[in-house]
Amino acid sequence: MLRSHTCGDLRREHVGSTVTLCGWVSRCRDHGGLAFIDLRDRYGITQVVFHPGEGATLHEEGRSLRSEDVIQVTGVVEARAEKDVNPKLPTGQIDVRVKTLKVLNKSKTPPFEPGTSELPNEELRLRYRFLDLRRPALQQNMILRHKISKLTRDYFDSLGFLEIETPVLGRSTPEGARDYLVPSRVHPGAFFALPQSPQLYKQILMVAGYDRYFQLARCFRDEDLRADRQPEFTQIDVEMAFVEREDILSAIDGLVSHLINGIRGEQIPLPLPRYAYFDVMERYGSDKPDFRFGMELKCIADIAGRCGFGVFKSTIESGKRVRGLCAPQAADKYSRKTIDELTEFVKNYGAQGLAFFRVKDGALDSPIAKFFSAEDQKAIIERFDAKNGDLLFFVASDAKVTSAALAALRSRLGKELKLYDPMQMHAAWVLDFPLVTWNAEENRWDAEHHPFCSVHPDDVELLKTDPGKVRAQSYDLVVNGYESASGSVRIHDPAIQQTVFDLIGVTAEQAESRFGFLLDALRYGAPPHAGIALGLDRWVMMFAGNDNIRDVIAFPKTQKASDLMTGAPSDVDTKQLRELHIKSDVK
RNA sequence: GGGGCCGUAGCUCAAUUGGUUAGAGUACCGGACUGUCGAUCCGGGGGUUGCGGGUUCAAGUCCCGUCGGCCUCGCCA
Repeated sequence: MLRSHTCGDLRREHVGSTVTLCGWVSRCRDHGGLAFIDLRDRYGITQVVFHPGEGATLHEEGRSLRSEDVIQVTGVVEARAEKDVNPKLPTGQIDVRVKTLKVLNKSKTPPFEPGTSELPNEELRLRYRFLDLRRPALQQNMILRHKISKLTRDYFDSLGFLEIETPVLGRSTPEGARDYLVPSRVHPGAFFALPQSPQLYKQILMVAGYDRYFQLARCFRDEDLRADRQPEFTQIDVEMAFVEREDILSAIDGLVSHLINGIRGEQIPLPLPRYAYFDVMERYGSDKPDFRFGMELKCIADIAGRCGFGVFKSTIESGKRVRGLCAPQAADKYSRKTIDELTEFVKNYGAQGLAFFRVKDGALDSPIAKFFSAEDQKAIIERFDAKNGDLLFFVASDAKVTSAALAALRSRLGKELKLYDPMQMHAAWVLDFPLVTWNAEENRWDAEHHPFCSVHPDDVELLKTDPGKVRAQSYDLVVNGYESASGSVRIHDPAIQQTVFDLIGVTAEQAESRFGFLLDALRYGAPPHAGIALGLDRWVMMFAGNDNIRDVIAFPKTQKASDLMTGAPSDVDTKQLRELHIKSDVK
């Protein structure tokens, strides 16, 4: 070992002992006589002191150190005088008087300094990821990620689950997200696909008798990125046999409790709250609302239909909806100009406009208030339980647009008005999603979750008569407005499976050619089974109180899915392409 | 594929309506300084304003294109 302690170890009790530390030079304070160096590693920061009394050569060497040099120092732990204690550092009661210094590696002048709080733009951070990862904030995220993985493995292990790895090189199944493809050298013209999730493998593991499976599985989806979405991410993948929905929900309740207790030391009440998809869409306009605050959506179709405001009236007459929300005590915080900005904002979600009313002296105050009778103004105020000083917003459009626009507005206002504690974790289930949704472009039904999701037992009859009303035995775990887990009870009967395929327009031949191996497996004694997958990256992000998934991934990709550090993806030799029987039409 | 924001010294930013030699802090280099912890003080070097066109007497500033980063709609079974 090149060191006796880390830079986070030393305390007053070590005073007098001789220690050896290694680390990176974080900051230098050179007084000509005394020179102070903040020495940093992932455990902390320790101040080391170069004293002129320890010899001119050593002193000069100490003074010549610069940011990010890697050094090894041996010295004596000394107590700081009371006035010199640094309360910001856990090691702030001591420093190390250096007796010998070894520069293990000199650093070039870094493009930015991990030791300062001022952050450069993200492009530079990604290009020099090794420097960015030296920052204590990112190191804490990596440590947090490790802890969550460890707690997860411990939890499932304690319940008798087996972690089983599934292939990364698999078969392309064209449904769902776009696949990342890997060409086969030995099968000219054929491709592997990287898994979007281990879905089919884990169901086959159930058939194979591994009735409690989990895996921290890397997944790949070639779709556009977002702040909370990377093309390559990690799922906590879970599947159980001989179970019902309830067993999955309670198993994951237990995991969530285990994680929150393990990371935050907090106990949460179980079971987690459960909501029906339909209710959540009606009350929040989103299937993944942030439940940490209220500000629920309300419908005013009755009032809108009889008011004098043409836009509202004609919307209701054409069978559409007028819904709104009440922003508490926001009337003075949002000027006409900022409301105009909000109007532009909701237009991104298809809304034509945004009607607003300030609540003032028990009535509505707005350019369009005159179109509403005093009774209707009062009725609106009562419906929202609005108080003087509140600000009401309304969107008139179909169910989809009013939901999307108001959900986005609710989310934005909740953040701007600080209606919740950003560090709070609130987890709740959303149940009974529709099995299928109508795809107007392709003129057919699409699976909402995936094609292997089983049908709610009460709704089997509706499959043939009114597919849009059929509920799936599926469930999402929603945390702080993020879809943090999603799963379902699976179909284990090949006949029902084919019924669902028929519904979503997959012929028996297509099903055989794409998923034949799964369908075949289901014919050889498939137990009833169900499962779920949690987005590990998002969980780490939420525990970190962060809203950027890149900060919890060691080597993330940019929005254009490239790696600025390595330069991936890159050109390859024509020789490689020839071996893979690939011709490119680029260039 | 669409919408928005951004790109000026190594870094973070400034630069009036288009107007003289593009500034500041920090980092870097040199000097002073024995208890600092965002050390302080003095001095110095450092710029193809992302790139390519265009308008103009004159472009960091206006226009077009392009590259890159971020946010977002679509997309993500």
